[in-house]
Amino acid sequence: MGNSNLYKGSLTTIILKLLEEHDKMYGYEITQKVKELTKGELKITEGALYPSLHKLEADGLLDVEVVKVDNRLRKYYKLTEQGTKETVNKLSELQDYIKTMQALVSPKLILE
Amino acid sequence: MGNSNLYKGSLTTIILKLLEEHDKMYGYEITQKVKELTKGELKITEGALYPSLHKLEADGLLDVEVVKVDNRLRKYYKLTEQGTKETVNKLSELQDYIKTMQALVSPKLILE
DNA sequence: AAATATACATAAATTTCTTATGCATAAGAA
DNA sequence: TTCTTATGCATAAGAAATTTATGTATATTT
Repeated sequence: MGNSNLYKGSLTTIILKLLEEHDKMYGYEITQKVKELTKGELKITEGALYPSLHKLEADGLLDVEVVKVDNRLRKYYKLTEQGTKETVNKLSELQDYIKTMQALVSPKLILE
Repeated sequence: MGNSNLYKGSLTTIILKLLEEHDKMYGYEITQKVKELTKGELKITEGALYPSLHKLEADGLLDVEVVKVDNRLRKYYKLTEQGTKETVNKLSELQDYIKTMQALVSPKLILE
């Protein structure tokens, strides 16, 4: 219990969606937001998050802005134009996948 | 288009669920069943399927029975008692995960 | 003063898949 | 009758996306 596993491939979608909603977030904030929204069911580890953010930035989907708050660094990320487009794609892919899995895994629900 | 990616971690659940429904299946049959049920949206590759079946067998979740049909081998897999229990777990994990993702990704749907 | 929270980062190991390749028989098309 | 497609298994190399472990540093709470 506690930490259910992250299905591999969904982290990117989570990050993009949160940034679509909140416009501007930093890494630690994302981990807390996910914990809050999922009531602790999902915990994003830093070892997964930071490399993922770096990759999204390298791929041109995110812009970064470094800010110093209370003598500590924050790296605020926001969607680029391309990032916004990719978010739409990722979200529809996820919905398709969920539908597909429901068809496989609860066929009675679909067939009745 | 065509082959949407498999979210990593879900293949095991798919296999277990199909075996829960069909009692006894062989590898090739599983690939065809998935193709059929998902209308071609999901294609299980052999490179993923066979190692996965071997692991499930090694973990004691599946039993295997080799049969010769038309001079060709088939390896029929079926759930062990332990496999049946694990199927229930995997399915509820998947449903939880889908709910969690819906909460993250379509929060308006949940909050309204 | 010590523990917890905030904030970033990276490296090694693991899991899980894709892609490529191989072998073999059966059936259908050319 | 030869070539292609379908049936049926398998493994190996490589890639992708994590987990786990570790490190640094400042701020806040106990």
